[in-house]
Amino acid sequence: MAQQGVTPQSEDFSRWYTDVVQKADLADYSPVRGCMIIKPYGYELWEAVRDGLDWRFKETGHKNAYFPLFIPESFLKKEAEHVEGFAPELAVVTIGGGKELEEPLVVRPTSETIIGWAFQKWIQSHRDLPLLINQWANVVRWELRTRLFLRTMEFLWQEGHTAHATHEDALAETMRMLGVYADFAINDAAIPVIQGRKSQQERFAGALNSYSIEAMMRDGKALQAGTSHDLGQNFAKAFDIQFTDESNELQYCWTTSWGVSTRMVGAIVMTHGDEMGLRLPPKVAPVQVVIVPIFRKDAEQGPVMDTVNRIFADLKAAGIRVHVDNRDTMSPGFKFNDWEMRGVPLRMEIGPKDVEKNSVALARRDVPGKAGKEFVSQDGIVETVLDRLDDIQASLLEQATEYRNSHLHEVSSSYADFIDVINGGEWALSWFCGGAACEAKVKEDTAAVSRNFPLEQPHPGETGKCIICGGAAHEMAYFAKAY
RNA sequence: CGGGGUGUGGCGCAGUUGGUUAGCGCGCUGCGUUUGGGACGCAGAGGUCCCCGGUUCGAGUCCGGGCACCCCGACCA
Repeated sequence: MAQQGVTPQSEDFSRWYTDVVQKADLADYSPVRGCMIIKPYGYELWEAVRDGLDWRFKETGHKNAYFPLFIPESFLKKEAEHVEGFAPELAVVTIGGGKELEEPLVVRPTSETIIGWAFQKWIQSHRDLPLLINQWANVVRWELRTRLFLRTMEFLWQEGHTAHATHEDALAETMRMLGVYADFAINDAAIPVIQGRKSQQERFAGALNSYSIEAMMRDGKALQAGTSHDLGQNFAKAFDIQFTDESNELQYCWTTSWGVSTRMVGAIVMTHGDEMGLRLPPKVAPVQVVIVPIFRKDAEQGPVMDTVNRIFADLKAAGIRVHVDNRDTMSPGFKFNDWEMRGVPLRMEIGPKDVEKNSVALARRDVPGKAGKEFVSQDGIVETVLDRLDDIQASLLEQATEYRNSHLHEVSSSYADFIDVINGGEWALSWFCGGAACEAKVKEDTAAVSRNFPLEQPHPGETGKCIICGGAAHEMAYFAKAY
């Protein structure tokens, strides 16, 4: 369905986001409050995320499996912190088949517990380890305040769950998967994420430590785009996941879990989008090239469409996701705007002049207006297109990196300066003791929290004074307002 | 869950001190002309005015009560 433009990003970022998501046909509201309908174009984008992650999981030795949507309520209660963390947002089924259930069933908010139960059955010896499982699933968390893709009551994600013989192995896995997420985010989604460890306050309920990749949106806010948890032996003990080691001694496993959700789609939208709408990195774009045929009268239609069809076939054969916009009720100008709003990286215009001159017009989405438009030969068009797509992919990452770098500041001068940076809508990188009281104070003063202690510390080996309490700090952390 | 706002064709809105056939723009359908940056003409279709109750000769409009959604704050991938 044709739509007019979106609210300019500069005018109202929230509305821009809502507009883009709906007008670019990514998603729609549902009759159930807080849930969403993912439309085909949005789902294709999610599929690109899914596929990009899935092969990486398999490459690192993981297998997919599927566990039940319903979890016995008692399972959730086995790990103390875990219950406490999730209790407020659980959906619970108490009636089935018209009868009250003996034990209520929780609709999974995450699957550590039921997978823990299964692992306990599957693991006996150190020879069964490591056990590397992933599942693609939907989960439900009863959220009060929702936003399409960023926070909905039901969302799609993948959750990896692994069990290891030693803490060293489990931690290595935790970090390996964080790296996989960063690799996907940077190289496929063109989002320059920061890998780091969450503070104790911000970690997953039931984890020893949580790690995240943090991304900066175009409004300066932070978005956690993926998390990886070192669960220690907490769930192993709660679910009795034990194995016999080489010396025939019974030991508890060390487990991990890690997840990326449809929130990644929101991250892509808010990292690259501009005034006119979406801008999609070629590697995840459902449509990489859109061809808009242009012809004036019937006599021109034949030759133009011959060229269009030939080039379409060539591009498609080369594995490029290409679409021909042959809607005959819309003018070319309308189509240009329409596809720009939808974020298609490269537009190809083919008209009578191009047929005559053996050329096509190429317009790249990452460079607005005429500056991004060029006329190229039809000879070697596949190579030209592949080259431009690579270039756009790199350019979007570069633009996002530049934006992010220019909106984060290392602050070690004073707490007042630190507050100024955060209230100015930017990120502060400061020495932080990690204390709960300090974290609470920042939240109180700015509504921001720590995002993570980056793995790559700016001053490795050095120590400093916590920007909040002045106490000893051996790491710096990012602070920002977040989604 | 607190504060503010909005409910009128698919979408965005107008609708006066209550007054009879509820309008406008976009979109949609048909035909024709158009087509290199958001085309145009003609002819059409499409409405329980969020719901329930009340006041009145008469309610989209006034009153009471619900419900839904949106925005801003406390909790979260």
